Amino acid sequence: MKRPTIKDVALKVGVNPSTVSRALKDHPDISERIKIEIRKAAEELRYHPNQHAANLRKQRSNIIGLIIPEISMFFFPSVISGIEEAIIKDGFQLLVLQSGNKLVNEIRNVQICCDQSVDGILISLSNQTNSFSHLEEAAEIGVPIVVFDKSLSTCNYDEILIDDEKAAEECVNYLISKGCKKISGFFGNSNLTISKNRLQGFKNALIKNNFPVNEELIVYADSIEEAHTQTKKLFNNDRPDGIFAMSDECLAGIIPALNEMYISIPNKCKVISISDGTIPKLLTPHTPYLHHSGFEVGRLAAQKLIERIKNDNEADHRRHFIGTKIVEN
Amino acid sequence: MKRPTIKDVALKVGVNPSTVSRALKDHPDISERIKIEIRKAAEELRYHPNQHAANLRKQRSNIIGLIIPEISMFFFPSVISGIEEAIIKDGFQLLVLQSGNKLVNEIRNVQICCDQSVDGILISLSNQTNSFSHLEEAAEIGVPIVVFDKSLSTCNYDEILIDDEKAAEECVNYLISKGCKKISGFFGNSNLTISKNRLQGFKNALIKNNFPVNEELIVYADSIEEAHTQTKKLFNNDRPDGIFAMSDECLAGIIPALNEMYISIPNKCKVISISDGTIPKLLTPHTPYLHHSGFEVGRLAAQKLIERIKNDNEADHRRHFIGTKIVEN
DNA sequence: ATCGGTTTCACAAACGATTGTTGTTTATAA
DNA sequence: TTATAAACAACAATCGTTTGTGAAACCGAT
Repeated sequence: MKRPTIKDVALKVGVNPSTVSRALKDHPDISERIKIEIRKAAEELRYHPNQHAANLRKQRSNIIGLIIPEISMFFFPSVISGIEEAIIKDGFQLLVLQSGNKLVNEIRNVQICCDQSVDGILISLSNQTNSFSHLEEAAEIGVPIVVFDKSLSTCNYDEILIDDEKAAEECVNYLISKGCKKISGFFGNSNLTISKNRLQGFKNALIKNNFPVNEELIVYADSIEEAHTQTKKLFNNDRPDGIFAMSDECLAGIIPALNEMYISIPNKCKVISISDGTIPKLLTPHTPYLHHSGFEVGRLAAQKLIERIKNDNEADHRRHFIGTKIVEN
Repeated sequence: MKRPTIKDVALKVGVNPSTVSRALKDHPDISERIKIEIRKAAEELRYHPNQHAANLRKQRSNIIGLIIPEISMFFFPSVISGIEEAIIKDGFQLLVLQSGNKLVNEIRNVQICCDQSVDGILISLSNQTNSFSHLEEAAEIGVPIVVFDKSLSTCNYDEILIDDEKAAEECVNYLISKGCKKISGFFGNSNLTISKNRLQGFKNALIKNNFPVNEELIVYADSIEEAHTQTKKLFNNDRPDGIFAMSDECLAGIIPALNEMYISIPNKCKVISISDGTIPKLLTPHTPYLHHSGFEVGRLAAQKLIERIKNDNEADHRRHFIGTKIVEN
């Protein structure tokens, strides 16, 4: 019933617990004969080291804290897959903490990470976050931090991002190249740099192409529902012939709304989004997208974090951009 | 730089560590005067108890292990949200472990749960799993286990499920009531009880309504892509006028395939699925579904698990069914 | 036989918290 | 004034590992 400890193994073999510990780690100090005996005994007793004891002693946990707004269906599931891929071979586990886009929860989650002595933190910021002060505490005690996807311009840690400005610009250029004359842009929460940068890119493209920047055509939508209603509202007043959606959430609101209004895509209105491709392929009709792989973001972020963990958090903080490209369906 | 320990706090106030420990837990043995002093010192030093030490001493971790096939976009994200909702108030954390539908990984994950001394395990089985032997080991050392959604008939632990057979039957009855004469069914991996039971319900409905059970119309599809190609293949031979999709994965393959073949939904072919509603609302056109809330499953599973944790894993194992109902869009 | 040098293992001190027990002070009643 | 209880806090053991240190035992070489 009770779980066997290292002492049980030691007792069974008739050696000291320290010998068991070393034997199971294949330490050269222990003779092969004893090692075999110990391994056999451990096997028989089904002994597995108590991680808490080991962690306490070793002052590390092999756990990485992941703090994200929420595991909705968009983007983050694939990010998590990417992270898992990267950490599995180094034996790290993932503690998933959702902030629900609330700063208080994010703060609490950082605290939880500290309490659990995580070896590193991967974080994508909430809508409400506008400083990194709550991460300072973790940083002070030497916990490596990597910020991905949703960050702030004041970020002082490693970042894994796409070049949001350029990405948005490319999308708009695509629409223009397809003959769009009146282009609308849908953006997420205006608080995040991700939105700001994509908006900037959106405007840049318009300006560079001598298009007017019409504020009426710039829409903020934080959820599918909002994107849906905003689309309908938009088409009551203006009638854009091109829409740039900065996220899957936006797209998932826009496309059904257009369908419901019988606005033919792409004949009457062309749509392009930044996405990893799953949602565009689900929606009808399929629309082109600037491919942004959540998996890759997760993998890279975790990789950077592990580098830091292994190198005692040394090296300068850097901003890493991952590649993107437009995919026509 | 280094994290403060309980000793640092004790030293600062000039008391014994044990007094600090009790004071911070509001133990009645400690005078209010000292408590205030200690709380202030703890605050100033930004002291937070080391969880590993506490866990080691208390022989529990406040961590719940969640083992699932994979955090794809379907179903599990909302399950996780439900779990979080249920566990947050009791201060549990969630260790998310994906099996990737591989039994070996599932076994490894159970092992990880044991190593981490999780207080309980929530598990949804992989495609390959056909016994509970790997959970025995965890069960033996007293770890409460709750199985949800994907289980086996031989399950000996608490289960949170919907009445799959009845649910499928209801769906088919719905199609029949709408005038369908030739009904096809799409199912996931045939290994899982969830598929078997839903298939059984599917057949039951046909038989009870004096419809022939045509094996040609029974399709197994484990992914969106497979559902997609199978749909096209199906319509090359037979032309069902009704489709029952047992999952979002199936549905997400079926609807686009029908659209691509210009088979009008619901005029030429009616479709119904078992779903939590997100995907049906995303797809065009919207199709009715038997509502099966992932959130509710997660919440209930976690709730049952916590009950067990608190009651030392006593009480008999039970199978819990959660309610469903058909939603027309 | 004695002496360095290996092997090979035991011993014991951590890691940081929790908690049963003990001891001291203070207050209250006899 | 003394006995007795209550309040308070210190002491010390403990959780299960890991790891630095030291000590047998054994080797071959002198």
